[in-house]
Amino acid sequence: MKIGKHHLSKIEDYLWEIPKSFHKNMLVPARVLAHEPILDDIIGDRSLVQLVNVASLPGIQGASWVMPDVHEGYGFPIGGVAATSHPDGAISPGGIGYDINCGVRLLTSTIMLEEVKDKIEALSKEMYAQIPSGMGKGGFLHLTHKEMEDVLSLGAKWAIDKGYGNIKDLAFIENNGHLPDADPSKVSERAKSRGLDQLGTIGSGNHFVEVDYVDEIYEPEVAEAFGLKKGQLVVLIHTGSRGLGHQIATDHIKIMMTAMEKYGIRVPDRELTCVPFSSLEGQNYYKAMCAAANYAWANRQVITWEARKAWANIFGKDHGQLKLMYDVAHNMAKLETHNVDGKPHALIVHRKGATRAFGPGFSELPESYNLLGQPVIIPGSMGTSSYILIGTSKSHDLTFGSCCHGAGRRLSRTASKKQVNAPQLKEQLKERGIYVQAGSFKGIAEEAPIAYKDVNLVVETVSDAGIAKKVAKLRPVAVVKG
DNA sequence: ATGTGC
Repeated sequence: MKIGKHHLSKIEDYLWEIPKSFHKNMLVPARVLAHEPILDDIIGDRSLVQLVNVASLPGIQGASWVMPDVHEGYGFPIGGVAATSHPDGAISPGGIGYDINCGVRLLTSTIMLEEVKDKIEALSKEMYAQIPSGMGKGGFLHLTHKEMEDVLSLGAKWAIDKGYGNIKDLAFIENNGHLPDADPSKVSERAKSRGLDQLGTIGSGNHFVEVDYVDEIYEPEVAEAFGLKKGQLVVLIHTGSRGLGHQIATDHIKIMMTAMEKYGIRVPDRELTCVPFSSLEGQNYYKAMCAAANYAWANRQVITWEARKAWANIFGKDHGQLKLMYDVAHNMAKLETHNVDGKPHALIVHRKGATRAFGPGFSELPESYNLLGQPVIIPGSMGTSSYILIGTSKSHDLTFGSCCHGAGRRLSRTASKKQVNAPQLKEQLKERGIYVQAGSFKGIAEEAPIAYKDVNLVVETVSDAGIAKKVAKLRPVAVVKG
């Protein structure tokens, strides 16, 4: 199957549809949120074919969606949202991603860039020294088996109980950094052992810890509630559940590949492997997925502690702790209720490279954000802008309360490596006042700005679609990568 | 994304 622009019918400037009639397997239409220039980036890879494949997922409701940062992934596109009927619709690991609960958190500081410009290079080195990074790398923690069980059950709270953070941090994490449905007994010994030494580490690929300054404010009242001021330094942390989550995905994908048949499920691509959520295999995966999510939140919490330590080492303790603004997951399935055909419907919302973007009035949000909406954090590529947005009520009507998660790749890792001279890029960024500390030039080449879509256009799309509003724009000054 | 592949 090949899908071109002519298969897409334009509904709005920012919304395109492939109707259900396009293919007999489709149970719902396929929808693309993107301003026209972005479509050219999207059509080059398999993401639209994958989007159409997802429309055949058993129990899928409403539409198969992709956000403007879409690109191809394992089975499902990255940047996709698929909501299936709870409890008998499908749960599919490919709709969540190998890096379960990959996500981003933002910390705000009390320091203005202008005050400390001459200390940024030292800060970047100190961050790199304090925060372990790189493929397969471990950190300073070496969990016992009992501690692993507790991390998987308790999430971010485990880290805070151990002294890696403040109890007040918890309110500013999606789900308070804890999914109670986690069951460590559904996580293989192999997955657990891969996770023992990796808590508090960022890994490689697009994962990073970055220092940014607030470059622009679009919504002053919201920015104030979020603790954002023009010129202020903030810290962005992007990572997930490391080898543990990857192993959980691998284990359960393998189980589902054989289990699928007994439930009479056929999918157009074996990578869409899935089982009914209510089945034994579905429940086992879901409980293991929740455990991986808890591990990822504990991971971002320990990294926060490391970042705070580096901060204090450079700026002194009188600058206080970096404050957690919010932590959002962008690789996860969540049990949520949304309207389908005008009626509330219990759903399993798969978000893969898509961020929850709830509007105002959700009791789970921190009290100070409750009347406003949920913060949405959109990291750009290395050396470009990142954005802080806020979710809206319209996201519930349109995309099951979801938004994009980043700029989105436009070149494969290999294509990017061919085009980019990494040492030169590192120097160019330094000349622009962006200090990159990376474990490998390969990582820099794969993550070069040219490998990504224009984040401004991506954000413009979701903002014009009305599923999130721009609050602030950030620009990087220091980047730590694997 | 990932001790880059069964």
